[in-house]
Amino acid sequence: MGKSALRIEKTGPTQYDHPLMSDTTATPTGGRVPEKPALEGLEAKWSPRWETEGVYRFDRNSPRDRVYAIDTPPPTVSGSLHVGHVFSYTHTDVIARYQRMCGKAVFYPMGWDDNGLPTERRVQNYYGVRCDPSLPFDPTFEPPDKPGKQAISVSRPNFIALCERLTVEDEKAFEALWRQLGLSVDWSMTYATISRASQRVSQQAFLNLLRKDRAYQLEAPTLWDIDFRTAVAQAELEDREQPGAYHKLQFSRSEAGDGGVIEIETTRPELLPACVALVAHPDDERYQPLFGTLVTTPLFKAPVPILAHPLASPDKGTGVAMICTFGDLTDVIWWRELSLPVRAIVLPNGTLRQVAWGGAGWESRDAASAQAAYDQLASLSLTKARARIVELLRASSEMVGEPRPITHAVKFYEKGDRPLEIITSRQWFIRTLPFREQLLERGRELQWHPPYMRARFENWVGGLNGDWCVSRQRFFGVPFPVWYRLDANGQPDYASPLLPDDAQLPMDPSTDVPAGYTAAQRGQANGFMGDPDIMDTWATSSLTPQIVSGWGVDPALFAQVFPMALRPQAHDIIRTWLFSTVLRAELEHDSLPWAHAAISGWVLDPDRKKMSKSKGNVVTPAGLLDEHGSDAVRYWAASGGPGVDTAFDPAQMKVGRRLAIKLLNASKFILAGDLPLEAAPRSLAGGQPVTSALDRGMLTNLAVLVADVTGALDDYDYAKALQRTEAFFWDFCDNYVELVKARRYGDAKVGGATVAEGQASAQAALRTALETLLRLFAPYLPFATEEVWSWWREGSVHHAAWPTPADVLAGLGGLPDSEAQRGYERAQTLSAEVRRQKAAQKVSQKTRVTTLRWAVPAEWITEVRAIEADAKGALHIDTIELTEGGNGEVTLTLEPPPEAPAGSPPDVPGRTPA
RNA sequence: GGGCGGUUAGCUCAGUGGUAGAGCCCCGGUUUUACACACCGGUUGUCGCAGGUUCGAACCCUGCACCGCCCACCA
Repeated sequence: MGKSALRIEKTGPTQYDHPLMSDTTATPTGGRVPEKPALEGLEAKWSPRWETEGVYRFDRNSPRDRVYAIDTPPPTVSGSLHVGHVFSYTHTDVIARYQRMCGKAVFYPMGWDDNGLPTERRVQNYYGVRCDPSLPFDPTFEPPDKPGKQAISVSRPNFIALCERLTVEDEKAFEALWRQLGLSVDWSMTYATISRASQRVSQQAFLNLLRKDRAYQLEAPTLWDIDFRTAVAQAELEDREQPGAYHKLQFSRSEAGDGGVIEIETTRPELLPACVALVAHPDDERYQPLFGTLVTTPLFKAPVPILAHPLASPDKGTGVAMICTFGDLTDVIWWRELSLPVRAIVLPNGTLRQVAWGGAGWESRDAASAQAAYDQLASLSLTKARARIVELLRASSEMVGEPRPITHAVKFYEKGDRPLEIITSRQWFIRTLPFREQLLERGRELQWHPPYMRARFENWVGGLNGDWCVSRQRFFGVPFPVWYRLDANGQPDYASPLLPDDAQLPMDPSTDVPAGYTAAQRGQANGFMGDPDIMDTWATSSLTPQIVSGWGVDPALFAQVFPMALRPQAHDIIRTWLFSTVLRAELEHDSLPWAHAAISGWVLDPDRKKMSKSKGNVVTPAGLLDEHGSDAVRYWAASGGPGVDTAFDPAQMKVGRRLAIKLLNASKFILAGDLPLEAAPRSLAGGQPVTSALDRGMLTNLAVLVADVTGALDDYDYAKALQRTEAFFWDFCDNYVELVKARRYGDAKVGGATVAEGQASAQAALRTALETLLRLFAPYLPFATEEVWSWWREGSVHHAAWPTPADVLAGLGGLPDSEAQRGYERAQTLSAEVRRQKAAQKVSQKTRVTTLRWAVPAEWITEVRAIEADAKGALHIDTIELTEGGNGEVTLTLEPPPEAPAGSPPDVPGRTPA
């Protein structure tokens, strides 16, 4: 990656003040390195400064090929963020920070999903209100301080005002938490999915689809939540295990007239009045003779045919199923493919409607008794109707035995509390089925991290069984920008809706008036009416790339950032958000919305279950950040690799905290001291040569690390990059720093050519390493690294250039030194052996070694000589006697302790395997 | 029923053909002038099972088991 090109484009004081390449003068360190560095307070110190100095501002002048645009997930503003959010948003932030340091103009907005049911529900509970669209707007309405026992009914405009009031408060709290976590978001670019800008994009995109016949409306059986009283989409279903019971019912073989019966089993006896046919498998020999004949339903005596269809399973129940309109999705398929009539009995509120038996569509061989039975069910809820009809069936002896309890999977709306019903209603759909192949192709173009997540997308696309139902019978959302003419009888003409001009958007058909009409004609015969529905929240969320890119209002921005670079999200919403976003970009722009998708795993609780919201609320993210520090929590989050479900683990946060503290302390050591600053290089590239083998070996290792870590991050493997950097850093502290200490202090016994030269080499290497490590850690530990950076550098580490191996090797003449690398390794081996022998002898590590005999292979000699002085200084060795030809055995002669009892052996042999 | 992951030390996890690793935990030691939120040393394994390929397999192939997730079915 060409860093030097970036400098040419530098536009402001905070950009690329890269000491590796610029002539920035190191700031004198005197007094700026704290006596006792601490993590406490770093978040409060740096978050506001980053904001004031615009460190994360997007550069609108950047050319497109230098832009890295992130399509951030807008969290649902329905109360509180949980640990899972902290986890996945940290992943994105690490990538954003890395890209920024690589010289990219990072486009990193933050959105809030305040559109939709969760907000409605929260507003209802928070203020104790309920929306009643029939009420007029009350400009003086104020909610009570505390919600009362009885919900207050308010108009739709009043309700929406409350939604907006509450979400503004929630969004403030969310932003504060994100700032504390250190997300490098450009906070001048926030958006909300209910904002006018989002509504405009959403309505514009819808109208475009409508004009291209990629959206349509249809009266059709639709998945319906009776509590929310709205249609829901296939993507929003989930299965839940529910108790149920098989009821065995007897249908009489009326045409045969032999008094015979056919038995079926059903878990939904209350739908018996809606039965329109029985069905069995075409190959089922038991029923083949009966196909096409009529049977009579229990209680209602309706004549219904027995039909054949391959979806019927001979081995389920009695092999015959009752088809009702509609009990489940299979009923819908049978109804459609067998061209059956509709007998709808369930109202949108989940009660049974009134029916006149004997009338058209409600044929009965005994209308009077059918009516008598049905009247006992009408207006009951489904649950009550089930209990009642069981009593009736029992009384008429048309149920065999007692209901047999079972547990079975039932479809629920994912946010719902009662099973979904299927109700026929007029809904808007976006065509998806015709585009399945194209979508699969886009899925193959998209770069998935980790790659195997693509399978979930393909699985979902392959399993689609209908177009996308996007209309919802709710209040708080984006309205369909459509009116309908009313005919002379006041009936709407759905076939040719009235559309607004694009310039009118966003609009609300319940208050805006179509061209050529007056407000007074609303709802009047020969007048007009607005479409009463709103769009599914995903119908707007699927356009986040267009919303943030200024589609339709800011062509320059759109060209600069769309298609975007990255969609980060969790794997559970591949079928919803990722899928729908790819679909909308395909339908609108014939392109992918982004080049990469980075899929995060879940946070699991210690039982390996998905961390639930209730648990997330017990462990509040803010509390976590306060307790462990943001860098520590980020460390834990970043250690969960792409796509990997990760245990919630405070122990890992403690490890991260130790790492951040260690970084502060190691930095203090490297930067402090009474060395004149002139002894240190002003910048790495122009710095003094690194001459000592130990230093050269360490820096060569560091250059290898930089290449390794950069490769991992380019591959979105932030977890591996962190792990490698961390391992290097601890080794650097425990081995290199310990070995180099004496020389750096200017101990005359361990000088190289001269004491000053050895000292300068150490100082140059230490600072090069520190500078490099700070940059490598900056995406993960933004607070600690920024703090240290500020002790000795100008500007923000978060705009420092990502290091390259060449940067690190500048003091080595730009070339790796493999002999020095081996020397460094010998020094570590020797160090470990001396420590081990001292520990085994239970003497202090400070105990002087008067003589150390080291038998080394011939080829080691040069390497070992080069680090001999450093080893002597660090390990308290007076004399090292090298003998050639051994396998690396080390023999120590220890100085006897002053108070040692007479006769204790001074000579301690030891061995080291070569 | 289909698909995708996973199975390595007590725990959390690295490790894609060449002598099984890290951190945490545990045990012992050290207050050494960056850090006791530290350091040093030590203990710890049928790499889920069974076959196969290979000079050599935690790793590649086949089958199986178990765990998790996604999808489908749910009369």
